[in-house]
Amino acid sequence: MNKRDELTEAATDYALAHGLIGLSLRPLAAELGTSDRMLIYHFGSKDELVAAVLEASNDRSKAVIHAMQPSASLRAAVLDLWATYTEGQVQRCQRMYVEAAALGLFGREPYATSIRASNAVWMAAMATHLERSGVAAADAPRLAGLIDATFNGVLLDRPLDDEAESRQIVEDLATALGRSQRGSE
Amino acid sequence: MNKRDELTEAATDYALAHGLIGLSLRPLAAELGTSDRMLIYHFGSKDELVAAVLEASNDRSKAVIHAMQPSASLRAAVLDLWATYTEGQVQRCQRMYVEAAALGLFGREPYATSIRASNAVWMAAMATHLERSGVAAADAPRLAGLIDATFNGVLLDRPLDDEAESRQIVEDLATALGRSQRGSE
DNA sequence: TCACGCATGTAGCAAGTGCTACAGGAAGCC
DNA sequence: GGCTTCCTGTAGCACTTGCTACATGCGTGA
Repeated sequence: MNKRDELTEAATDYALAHGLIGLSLRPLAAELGTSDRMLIYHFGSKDELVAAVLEASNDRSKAVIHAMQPSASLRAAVLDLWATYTEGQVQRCQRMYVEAAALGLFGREPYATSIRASNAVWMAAMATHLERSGVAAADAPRLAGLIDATFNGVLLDRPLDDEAESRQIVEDLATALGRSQRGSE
Repeated sequence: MNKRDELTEAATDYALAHGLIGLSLRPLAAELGTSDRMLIYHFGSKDELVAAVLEASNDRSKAVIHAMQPSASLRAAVLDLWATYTEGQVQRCQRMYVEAAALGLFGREPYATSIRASNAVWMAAMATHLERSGVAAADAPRLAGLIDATFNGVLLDRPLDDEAESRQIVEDLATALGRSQRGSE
């Protein structure tokens, strides 16, 4: 494995654990057993390192969602997606996505560009799962957008609470979408 | 008006325009016609300044939502709330809320505490509007939670796009909730 | 008049930031 | 052996960060 790829994976672990917003090269390098000097050497700049980390994180969560079994209904799909979303590894990735999105709110690079790419990939993965669970292909992307937005919003609003309140919101969404789908058939 | 309050309002304007994440005292002070020295003097620390700014921003958006007229239905309420949410002044406040929430994701103070307070106030204001629009008092808080989460998620995922896609998601939510409500009566 | 407290300017500190200059070790090729 | 190329350690630069020490003007009350 390429040295740069090794560093990317290790740096991704570190960023997932410590957050993206205050990320700085020296503590990161120390934990990786190297120096800021080498990180710059291998990545060219901090921005490129961050972009690589975001891509790696996105790959990880995408792999998990692709491994899901189809769900029995739209309602079940929302709940299953939420279960996946809140599973430890994926949730850490999503938390980092939220940080990157916040950093990109004012268009700052490389965050704005990275989150665009991440979002497209992630939403496509969600849409695929919805289709495999019986949702019409025409509706899947729009529904994926709604579901993803709600999930991220829940993660944002309730960072440290226990899951009960979050779960309630997701169930309300699942119920509303389930009813709405049957009502429109 | 108290000097500290004056500074708080001006600092809030600055933070709304430039973002909260990279906020630093010297550029802020320069724009305010004072010095970092004086900001620390009046607020005690940067953290207290940030807390004051977040509270001021929250007060502003709360005032706007309280001034809304009741909506004709749940569906209309969602769309009206979205219209308010995306109105320039309020959207800037929400964008800052999202930044604060991201900063608080790992429990960092003063952000974690501030966003808890902001969120409680904002959700109560949304719930009140839903009630005034005919939603049962028992359902209003839960619905407010769902709607708020979705709005924030949309803001996060689509920071720089034109509004079409965002609008689509919100309409899907409004439709689903409207149908769901009628279906459950 | 004098003293006191509030407000403010100047200068600076210690720490941390991304990044670079320079030198050298190690490995492979001629 | 010499030469090049990849990698890495040491040291440092220029800059920014939140915050502080110190002195000074100001108005007010005794």
